[in-house]
Amino acid sequence: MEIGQLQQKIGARVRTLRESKGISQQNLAAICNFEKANLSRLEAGRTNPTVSTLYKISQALEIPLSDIVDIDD
Amino acid sequence: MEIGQLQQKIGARVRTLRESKGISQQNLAAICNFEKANLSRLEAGRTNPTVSTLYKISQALEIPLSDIVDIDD
DNA sequence: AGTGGTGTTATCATTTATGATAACCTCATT
DNA sequence: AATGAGGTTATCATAAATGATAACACCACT
Repeated sequence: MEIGQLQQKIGARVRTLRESKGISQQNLAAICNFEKANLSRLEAGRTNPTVSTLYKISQALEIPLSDIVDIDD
Repeated sequence: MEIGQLQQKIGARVRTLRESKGISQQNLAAICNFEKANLSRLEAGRTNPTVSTLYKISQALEIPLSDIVDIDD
């Protein structure tokens, strides 16, 4: 699997998880202490996030970190 | 949980998984196409890895990516 | 038409991960 | 003592993630 595809899948997964909690991008970004634009970029799969960024998101969504990277490979 | 602790846990997890497969750092690094020094740095918890780096490691170890970030939080 | 909420995209500066190399340590073996 | 395997640490350049801001689009509602 290519890096671009991985980023897309991670982004899509974050979006799905966020929406399932009914939170807006701005809200989630605020909880994570970063800008909504950055979250939009991540969800669009246009970045290769660090584990700390994904961890912040997992904490904000109250889910285990492994859930975010749980993609079919 | 702090970022430093997270890095430590991820590094330790990679080390455990690598050793359970009986592979050396140099070997794993070679498969992943990066230098052994970089893997040492990662296992020591002195870097905040990107998801692509962890993905390469998971592929080399033939385990799901989620296994690497499956830490108790 | 205006307002507010949501999301996108571009851009820039700054921080940091990564790639790469070299020097060093420990330990086992010859 | 010498060699080699495994691992560590420091350093440097380069690539890229992040922080931050601004401008824009879309939609619902008044």
